[in-house]
Amino acid sequence: MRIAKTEVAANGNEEGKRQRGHIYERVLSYMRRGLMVGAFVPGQVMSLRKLAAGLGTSPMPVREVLSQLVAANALEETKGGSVRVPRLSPEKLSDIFSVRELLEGTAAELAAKKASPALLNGLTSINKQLLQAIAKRDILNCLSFNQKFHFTLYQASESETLTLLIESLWLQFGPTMYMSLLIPSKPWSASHHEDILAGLKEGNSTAVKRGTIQDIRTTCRALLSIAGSQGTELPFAQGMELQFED
Amino acid sequence: MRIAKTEVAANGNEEGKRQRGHIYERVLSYMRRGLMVGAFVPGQVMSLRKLAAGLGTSPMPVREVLSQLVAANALEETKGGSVRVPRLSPEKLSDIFSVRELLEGTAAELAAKKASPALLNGLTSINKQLLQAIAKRDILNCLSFNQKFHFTLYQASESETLTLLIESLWLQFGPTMYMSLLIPSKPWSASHHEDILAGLKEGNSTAVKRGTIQDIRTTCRALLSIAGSQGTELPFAQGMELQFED
DNA sequence: GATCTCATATCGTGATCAGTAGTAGATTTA
DNA sequence: TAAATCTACTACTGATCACGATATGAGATC
Repeated sequence: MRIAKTEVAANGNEEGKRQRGHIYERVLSYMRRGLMVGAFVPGQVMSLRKLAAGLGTSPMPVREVLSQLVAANALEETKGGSVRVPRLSPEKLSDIFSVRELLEGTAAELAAKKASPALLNGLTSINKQLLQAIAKRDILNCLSFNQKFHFTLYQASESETLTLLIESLWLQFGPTMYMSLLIPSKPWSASHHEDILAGLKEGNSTAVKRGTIQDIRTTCRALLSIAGSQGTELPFAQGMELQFED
Repeated sequence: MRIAKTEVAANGNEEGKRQRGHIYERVLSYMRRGLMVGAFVPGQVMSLRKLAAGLGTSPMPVREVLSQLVAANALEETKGGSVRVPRLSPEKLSDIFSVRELLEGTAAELAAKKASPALLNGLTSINKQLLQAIAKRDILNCLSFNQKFHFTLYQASESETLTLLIESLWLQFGPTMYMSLLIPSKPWSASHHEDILAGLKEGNSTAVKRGTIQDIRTTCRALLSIAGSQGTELPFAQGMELQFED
């Protein structure tokens, strides 16, 4: 059995450990990245064999990866047994984001209590890159740096359990998050990140927690306003296609 | 891909849905139950093929199940690629139980706010059965009813996300929990369950939360005292054997 | 023209097979 | 006698195969 490192925070650095399950690792990394980056859109049905063909391997490693992503609620199964990216209902979205506030608020607070100058510098740097990405309307880098900002903070909490659970949540709303950034009427900002940085600088862990929760709440509202306006589904369900579809 | 319902709370009722992945379901159910019920002890290495042979199937379905359990941190891989039940260090145990307090405390509080008479009756009944099991020193039923008590409460929170995350935590400390009950010097009580029931009756959600956290904390102390006394490992590591080992 | 039915293509599941790496035990040597 | 090395076994990984179920499309019928 190979390690199924939940490296949501990794932006593509799946280097190293190319010993045993390298095909498995490659497929998992590809799928994770695809989910976080919008290659797979909510509602899209994926075929085991086509995915395998597109990745140039046999269906076997793909089977295991998909199976795990289903178990992690990052994908769901259709009646026939194929998998598809879930379309999150507003209720489910609210539920997930409520738990996000709980977990990430706590992780941020813990991190603030253990904060080091290095952490503050790192986060400041990441946030600068994030702001540049926003200015350029570079969706992929927005997502990537935002993710990096949050998880760098959370990892400073030194609670592996907390971080892993948070990662599993991000995997669930990742595709929906991407879709929301496609809506031009909803400009994206990282305003609460400034609050977090300020709180860290002052050593005010409560402020860091509050800033984190506000950031999550803002994101949640953005996603809900989109989901709500279209009924229970998100738009663009049929817009993009998987690169190796048919 | 088949549903990998994280039914920790299920005590064996894997009936229904016998359509497609019935072998897979059976293996998953067996493994889950085995982890929760002490059939697999921390540190024990398990062979894919022997498990398959013991279950009377090919290694294929077992492979997927083990792969998922590794991904869920319920099992860990050895250098050779086999899987083994993790030996939780005191630090890891503390980490898990801290998150337990956070998640289960919140779930209990939410549940208390939505409490119905039916819930109170159900929990009272379950607790009665639990007390009987304790009186009889019936470890399996102790675990089973305790689990049922907690998850019945948490499910009343109506937060699916919260409940699923809690289940994933229980799966991690399940085997260690079982080992702790084998220590005769540590008698088990469900005293805090009374506090929870009292809080529910009064509609005092804060008391319910507090009782839940106390219950978790008590369990954590019991586990830690055992883990600590033996260094970083738990006793009984080689005591019990898997029924189909060799 | 719409709907129902049937045939075919496709998909997932589980079994088997070839390939490779790791481990343990035995043998040989210092 | 002890340590190092070599060999043989056993483990997982990934590919291919066979089977049963499903969905889709065309064709016939109402």
